[in-house]
Amino acid sequence: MNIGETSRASGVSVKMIRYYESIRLIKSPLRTESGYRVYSDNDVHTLRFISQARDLGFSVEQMEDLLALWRDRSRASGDVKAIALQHIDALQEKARALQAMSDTLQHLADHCQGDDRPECPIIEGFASAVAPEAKKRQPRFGVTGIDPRAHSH
Amino acid sequence: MNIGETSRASGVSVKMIRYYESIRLIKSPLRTESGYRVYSDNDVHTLRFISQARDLGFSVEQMEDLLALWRDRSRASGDVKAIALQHIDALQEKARALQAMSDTLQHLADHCQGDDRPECPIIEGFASAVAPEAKKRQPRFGVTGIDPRAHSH
DNA sequence: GTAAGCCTTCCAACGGTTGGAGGGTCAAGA
DNA sequence: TCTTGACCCTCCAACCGTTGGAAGGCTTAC
Repeated sequence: MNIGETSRASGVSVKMIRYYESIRLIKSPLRTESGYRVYSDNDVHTLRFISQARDLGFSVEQMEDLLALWRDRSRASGDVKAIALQHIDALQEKARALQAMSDTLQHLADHCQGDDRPECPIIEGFASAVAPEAKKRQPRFGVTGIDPRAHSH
Repeated sequence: MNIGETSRASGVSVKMIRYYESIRLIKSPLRTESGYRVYSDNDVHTLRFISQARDLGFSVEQMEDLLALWRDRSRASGDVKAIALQHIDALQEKARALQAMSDTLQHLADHCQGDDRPECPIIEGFASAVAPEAKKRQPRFGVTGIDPRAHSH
C-alpha cells in the first residue's frame, strides 16, 4: 500500500504521515526499489489511532505514551493503568479549563441585551476585568492543548 | 510610560506588546527622541482588554473584531454577543469531545486493571473507533482558538 | 565613569500542518 | 512505443502566538 492509499485509509494526510515519520512517532516503512513508502494494514490502524488522539488535542509527546499504551498489551497492567490515569487527569483538566472559559463568556453574554444599543457587558467585562498584578504569568494555553490556528491558508 | 512599565501595568509581556504592534493589532505608539515607545493609560486599557480576550481563547483574528467593536461606540451589542455565543459553542463542543475521550480512557483503565492477559478488546475498539471516510477534514483546532503549546521551552 | 537595567532591532525556535518547487515513477490509453 | 496524468520523492518556507537570545544604544544611580 503506498502513501496515498494509506492516507485515504487512515484519514491522515500524506504530508502528516511523512511528518510523523520524520519525528519518529511512527517507524520508517519499507521502500520499493524506486523509493516509494510501503505500508501495511497495521500501519493504517496505527495512523487511525493517531488521528483520533490528535483530534482530541493530544500533543505528539503524549501520543507517544498513548501509542505505547496501545501497543504494549503484554505490559504489567499496573503500569498501563498509571499511564491511562495520567492522561485522564490531563483530559479532565483540559475539559475543565475549557468549561471555565465557556462559563465566563456565558456569564457575560447573559448580561448582554444583544440588541442594537451600544451598552455591552461582554466588552466592559473584557476591558476592566482583571488586575494584572494578580495574574500569574504561566503558559497561557498550556493546560488546554488546543491550537489557535483559525484558518487554513 | 515606557514599554516595561506598560507591560507590568497591563499583564502583557514586552515581547508580546511589540508583536501585537508588528501585526497591527495595536497601533504604533509615539517614540521618545531616543526611540523608546511611549504609552498612555488608554493603551494599557487596550492591552488589558487583549490579554483578557486571549485568556478566554479568542484568536488574534477574533480580537480584531472585538477591538473594533469595543472602540466603535455605535456598535450593536448584538454583534458582540453573536461572536461570544459562537465562541461558547466551540468551547462547549471541545470540552465535550475531551470528556468523551476521557471516558473512553477511563473505561480502558478499568478494564485493564489486574488483567495479565495480552488481549484487550477495548483498546482495539479505541484504535479503530472512527471510520476515516466519515471524518470531514477541517481545520483541526480552528474553532476554539486555543494553543497546544504544553511547555514554555 | 561605570555598572545595572532599561530599551532597540533582528533572527530563530517551538508544535502541527500545509503549500509549493523541482524532479522521478507508474499505469493507462493512443 | 510514446505520451499523459496521477502518483511519489525530498527540501524549503510559511502560518500562528510566544519566547529566547544576540548585539547594541540609552538612562539612571552610585
